[in-house]
Amino acid sequence: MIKFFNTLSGKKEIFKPIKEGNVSIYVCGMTVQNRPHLGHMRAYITADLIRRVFEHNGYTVKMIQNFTDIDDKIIERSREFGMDYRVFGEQYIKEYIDSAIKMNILQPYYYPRATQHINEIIDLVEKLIEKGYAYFVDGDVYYRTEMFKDYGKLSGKKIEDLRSGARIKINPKKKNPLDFALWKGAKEGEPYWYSPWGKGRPGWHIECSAMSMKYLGETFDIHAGGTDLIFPHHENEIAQSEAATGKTFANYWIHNEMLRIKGEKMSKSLSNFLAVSDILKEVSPNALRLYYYRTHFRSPLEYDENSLQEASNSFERIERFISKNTSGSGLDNELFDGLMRNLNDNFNSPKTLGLMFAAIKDANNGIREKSTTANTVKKVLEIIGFDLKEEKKNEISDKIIDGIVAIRDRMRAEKQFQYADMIRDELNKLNIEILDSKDGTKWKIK
RNA sequence: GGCGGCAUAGCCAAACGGUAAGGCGGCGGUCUGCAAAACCGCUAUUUAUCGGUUCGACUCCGGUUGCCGCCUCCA
Repeated sequence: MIKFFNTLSGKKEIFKPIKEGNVSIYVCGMTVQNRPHLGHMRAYITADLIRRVFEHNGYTVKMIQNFTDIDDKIIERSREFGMDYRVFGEQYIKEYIDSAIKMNILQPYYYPRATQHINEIIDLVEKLIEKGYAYFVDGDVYYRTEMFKDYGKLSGKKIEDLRSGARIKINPKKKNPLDFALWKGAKEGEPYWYSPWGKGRPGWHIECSAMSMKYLGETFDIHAGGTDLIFPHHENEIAQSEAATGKTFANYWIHNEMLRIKGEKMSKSLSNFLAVSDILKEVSPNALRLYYYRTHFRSPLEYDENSLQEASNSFERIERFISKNTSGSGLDNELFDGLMRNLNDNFNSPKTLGLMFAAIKDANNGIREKSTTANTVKKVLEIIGFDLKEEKKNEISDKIIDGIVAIRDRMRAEKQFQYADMIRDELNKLNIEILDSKDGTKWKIK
């Protein structure tokens, strides 16, 4: 049984799939107008965790994650760089996928792109016009928000409240300031596609409706993304999709909270972001994943420089415990079930990690059996996306180092500490760390 | 101005009606030729604040203060 918080109801609910044993998930992907940053990665790690928990529970997961590769800002920024908007967006798509693979994120069933679904988008807009939910004005097509009686059901907003909000800019083409563009006529020099309304491009929101329904059906199980998308993006997706089909769009909505930096949301527009691919040069993918998992996805996560290092230290502790104690294949089933139960309950990764560390301490104290604990911890970590494969070793250089270490041990035995320490220092310069202990000397690459 | 969320030790962070997990850091210790690493122990009489409900509240209700998100492109 999996339960989690559904934004639509505002409550934790027990998940019931549309089709037994299957779950369809649409993850709102990036608008590729800038580099993928730590905030984006939080959303996709959250989605990856959710997907992995479902898979572990025996579900067949069909996950779709889009790239929105056409919008006003992409056009604007690609011009600034003097690049074709396609080439411009492509670099960020590549950067995202590279980082996702490094992060051991399971790849979605498909990564659809807005520009490859223009026909589906046009069909959807036409359907909305036919039904009277959309109107054409001077090259643009707008959605008539007041016609959709459930408008605001996801975000908890009321049309009257929104209207009084001082921040809505007046666009004279709109019949109501809350109406939003489904299709935008192209201005001189902008990219365009032919449509019944002339040359233009899709508005923001419509691409997600078109792509999710194409691959997952008119009603699907879960729609995920960041809280910043709840309004207007997801609200508008619901309005468009449900107006067009007369059916519920997504049964469950999962939103991750924002990553903050210095008390503000990390975002492209505030240009206070740290690119994921840069961070991955500093810390390992496992450490970064642990960093995210330490905080529940529904809580804001405040970034500071120390916290990544903390996560890294913390992960090393687990790693050491595992590499020292894993043996055989026996599991501690009670521990395993306890850890997984917390993941099935709103994907509570911090609680799971806490229990894991407590178990490690118990094992070190002899209260709990070491090898089954280590095997269990390792198994759970792998289920939730950590990559614990042994590093490939270079046999010859390993043997050389082993030989040098053996010579040093001999010198220590003969109390020639001066030379033994010299060897330790020299190896240290090569980033090889000597670990003396009762059970003999070990070494590792720092 | 409207809507929503959050406030737990030096820092990060669980628990959400049954008497405060865990991590990082710090301090003390075991081990060691020394050091490092590792491991162990200690580190919140108390959950922003005031009041209420209850046998019992970090957990529920109301007020106050502070912070954040959305209402404009955003994961």
